Amino acid sequence: MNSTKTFYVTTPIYYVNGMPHIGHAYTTILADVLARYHRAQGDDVFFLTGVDEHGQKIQQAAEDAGVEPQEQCDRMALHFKNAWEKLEISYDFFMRTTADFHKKAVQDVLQDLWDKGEIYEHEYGGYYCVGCERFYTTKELVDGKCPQHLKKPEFIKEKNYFFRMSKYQEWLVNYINENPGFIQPESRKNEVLGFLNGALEDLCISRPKSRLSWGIELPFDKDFVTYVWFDALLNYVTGIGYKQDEDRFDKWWPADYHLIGKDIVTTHCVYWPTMMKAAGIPMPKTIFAHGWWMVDATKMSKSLQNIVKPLDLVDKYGVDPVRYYLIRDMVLGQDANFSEEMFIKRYNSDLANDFGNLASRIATLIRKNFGNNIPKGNNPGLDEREIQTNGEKLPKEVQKLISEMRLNEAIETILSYVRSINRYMEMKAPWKLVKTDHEKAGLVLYTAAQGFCIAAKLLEPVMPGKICSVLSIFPLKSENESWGNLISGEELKEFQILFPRIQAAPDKPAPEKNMKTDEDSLNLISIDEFFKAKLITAKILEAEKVLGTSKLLKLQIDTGSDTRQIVAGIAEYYAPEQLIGKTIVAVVNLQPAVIRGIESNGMLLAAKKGKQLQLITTSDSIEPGASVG
RNA sequence: GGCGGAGUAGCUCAGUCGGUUAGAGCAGCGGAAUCAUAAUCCGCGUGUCCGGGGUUCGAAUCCCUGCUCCGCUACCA
Repeated sequence: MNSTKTFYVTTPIYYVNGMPHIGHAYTTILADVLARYHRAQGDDVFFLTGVDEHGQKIQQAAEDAGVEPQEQCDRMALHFKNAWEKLEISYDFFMRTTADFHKKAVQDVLQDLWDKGEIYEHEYGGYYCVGCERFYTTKELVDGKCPQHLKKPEFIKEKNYFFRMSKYQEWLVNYINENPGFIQPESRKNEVLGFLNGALEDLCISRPKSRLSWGIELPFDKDFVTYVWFDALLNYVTGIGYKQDEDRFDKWWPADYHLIGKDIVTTHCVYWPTMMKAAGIPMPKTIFAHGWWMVDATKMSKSLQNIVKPLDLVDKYGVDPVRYYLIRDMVLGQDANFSEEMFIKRYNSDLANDFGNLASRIATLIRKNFGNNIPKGNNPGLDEREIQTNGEKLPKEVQKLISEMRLNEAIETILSYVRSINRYMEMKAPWKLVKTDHEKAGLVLYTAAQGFCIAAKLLEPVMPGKICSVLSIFPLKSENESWGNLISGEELKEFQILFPRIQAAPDKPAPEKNMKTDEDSLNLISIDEFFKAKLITAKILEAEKVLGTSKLLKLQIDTGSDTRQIVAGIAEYYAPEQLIGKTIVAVVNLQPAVIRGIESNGMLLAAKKGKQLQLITTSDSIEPGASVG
């Protein structure tokens, strides 16, 4: 309420030569979570994201699609906007580098730099590969040929414009050293300093139109367009009014966070700061590079498209749990592993069991015993006070962790409070207490409900949709997370299960684990039941070991009607090469399973006793796809 | 090759300006309870803190060295 702070956060603007993927989504969700936290704290927030639309690849993509570049960009921009809508991204402005105001502002900056002598013209000769559409240094050439196309590049002379980046090298090194928080995490800072150990060269910031026309024209030479990075980086300032509305710009700048992926550290930590320095723009507070989501460490063969795509989980399980998982399971700065299995574990234990179920039990108890009216919270005892005190401390703790970019720990802290409420419930057992001391039971439920609301409120930036809907059933005085804002005597609206447990775990390998359970029970089955399993002969086409496992082989089998992949735990008994060509018996209508990140669509049959295992094969040759039974 | 980061319980990670029996969550095992989404709660960890040296009264934490993984960078002149 008092002095409103401003908070300006950016994502990179994404290059529109491809569809939105997990990398784009993650950075954007991260920015969104930060933006929402700061809004909830009462800060004045500006959240900028968008797309980068100029350059060679865009022009090429448009040509391939047979449309004008602008149309190609319009289409792609829409894909990104739609994706962000689906992911509940609350950006304040969606930047497009083809917007007139941006082009004009970029030209203004270029003109200034030109006038100040920060940009100069230079003609040089170089080896240019038409296939790659780029110059190579002599060192890069292999036998005088382009390493990509193995063709001899042409030596051409070309004029271009260069930004005097090199003259800021020393300044930049000092700046980075004097401002330890400027580049985070520290490992990236060191990386940049390492890069700056070598001589920094001037940056070519133009492209002749004869080669590339899709870009922002240089104001001082209409035969050239601006190099796409130079154009793109400036979005961080043009998007908030630079060279258009200085008041607006001054309000937001310098940015609190430029969030980036670790792949674009150099552009953001070298090009961009020197550009700003030359243009007289103050430095942003922090450039933060996060790691990557590794999807299935064991890379699958490209022919198969059965990889679980992270964004597919949104369709399957909803946005909020996916946002929760992404924020909870990545330690910022490090890489993280993505798998549906880990997602489901996280979802079930945190969201369904701890958080959702707590709401459910509170709601049911209030409904059954208090006619759906929030009971009174009078005369709190020691235990109640403890829940209250911890609940009152929680927002500060969370805020601190977030300011340190330890979002995973912030979430864990909130969840640990939720667990403490579950413990409190267990200790007080209001379902029993209600029979002997109705008022005390009411106090317990009030305390639990109020604590729950505080925790929920703090999770809202991560799961805006779900939290909004669960909080809306509680009668609350205010939007903040203060103790006592839950109103006694008012109605608790109808509760609906928030996060239904996900039952089917994607990977249920455990083929041998069942051995100790009652396998010898004499259950007889009907012949119909037997034929539920569709058994056929199949031919093994390919076999390879699953890396990092001792027992697993990945097989491609011909079932007569299709070629499919199965994972079999037989590596200790068969080498991959001795399997190829064998005709085996397989169950082909099993539910698919993901085992060690690899999808398995079926199961082969083998006989096993003790340490022996033999595949079930056919004695004579028979076509793949023959029925077995 | 150089620089940097990482290597802690089955899994994901805390902890490290040296100091009590090294922690959390998840998974697993045993039990209690039954308001709740077969959810919850309680109890259970003989971990070579990557290996080897060293400094120290004392090291996961500092130094040296080796190994593995990752990143950046440079490349067999």
